[in-house]
Amino acid sequence: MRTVKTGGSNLDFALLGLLHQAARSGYDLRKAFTASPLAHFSDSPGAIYPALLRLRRRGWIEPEHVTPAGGRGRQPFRLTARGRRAFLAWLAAPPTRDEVVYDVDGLVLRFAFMSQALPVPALVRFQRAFRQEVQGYLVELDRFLRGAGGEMTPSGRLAFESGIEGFRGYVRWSRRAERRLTTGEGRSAP
Amino acid sequence: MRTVKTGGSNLDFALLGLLHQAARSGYDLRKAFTASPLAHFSDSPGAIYPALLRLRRRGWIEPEHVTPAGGRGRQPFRLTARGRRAFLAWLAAPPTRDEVVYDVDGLVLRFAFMSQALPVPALVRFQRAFRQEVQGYLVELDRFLRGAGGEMTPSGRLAFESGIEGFRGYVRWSRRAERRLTTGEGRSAP
DNA sequence: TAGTCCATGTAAGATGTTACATGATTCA
DNA sequence: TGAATCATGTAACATCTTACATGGACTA
Repeated sequence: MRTVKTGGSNLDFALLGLLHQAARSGYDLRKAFTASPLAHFSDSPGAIYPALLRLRRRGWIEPEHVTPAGGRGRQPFRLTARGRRAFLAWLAAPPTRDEVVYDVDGLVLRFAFMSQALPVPALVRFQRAFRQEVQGYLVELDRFLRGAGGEMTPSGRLAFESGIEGFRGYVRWSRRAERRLTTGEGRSAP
Repeated sequence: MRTVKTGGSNLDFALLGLLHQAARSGYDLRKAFTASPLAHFSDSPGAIYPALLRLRRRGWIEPEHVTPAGGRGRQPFRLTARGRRAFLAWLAAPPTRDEVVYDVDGLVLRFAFMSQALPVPALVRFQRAFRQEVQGYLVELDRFLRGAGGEMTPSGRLAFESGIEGFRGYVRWSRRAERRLTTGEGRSAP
């Protein structure tokens, strides 16, 4: 797993992001994951409960109520002050080239949670920096294609082009996102 | 890691794919990875050498020459007959919904290696099945958007749209791929 | 009270990351 | 011969997967 060192996996921050909205139990979180594209970042109990344990040990989340003695029932968690800080620090981190190359999904996840905690200008800044990095990487990819493109098999070349197209798509998306953020604000897709 | 049970990780098959072209040493493989988008599937010695060991233990690859006694030098590997069979089985596996959802990159990797081992009609079949699954998943995603789209924050919605756009991009790519495979055959991008 | 679902967890295994170790080769 | 770099690996650690375990609550 390409963990772009932020002090936690994408799953960790996805959980943090949901808990930032409202206190929830592990079961609730799991359901929220399963029923949404967040499932992409894992939705098995064997991943979520250990992740919650990690977050507790780090002091980023805590049980909402005093633990009911030898209780085994539903146990909602909420962010601690430190957890909130960690979440905000993650949100505010500028996108890097490494993240673009190895973990775009993580970047999109980050952006997904921004509206709940950061003002619009911060989101716009994110999109501009993101686009910058993606475009820089596209230059690399184009250079590679000009260099080694001749030796590729037909399907190899097509696969490579799929990657390029994907990143071009991110550039278009980013432009559209910035436009929507700065104008209509909450408008839906064209 | 979402390993869509095929009996090996994407890294394993990426290595197998390169060795299918020609015998190479771990060092060569690593260089090939580092210098290409295959790096996406990892390029650290700590991943590649253990992976080669696994492939050896499975009887999928073997040293090209008799091991030079207590040798520590360059050691090229080549596919065994079983390794070739495993590689072909992987290549020929039809794309599943699960792979589309959790491991598109693996599917593109698979397609990338197809030209070296399968005839064009097989590639066309792959693209059709792939498109079918992607379109099916797009229906799910659209349904989700209509259902939960109202409660999303602006950036949450944008992030979700990014996912949808990505898959639409795969559909377009797949159409173009099929066209190029069935007509011009080796033509470059428009 | 028996069965079913809710809810939390654990155990074993696979794979990847970072960082370091080590032996051979080459070249100044 | 000393330094760089080639080439292979290992150790410690983190995270995820699958599969199973467990206990409480609700309902027939």
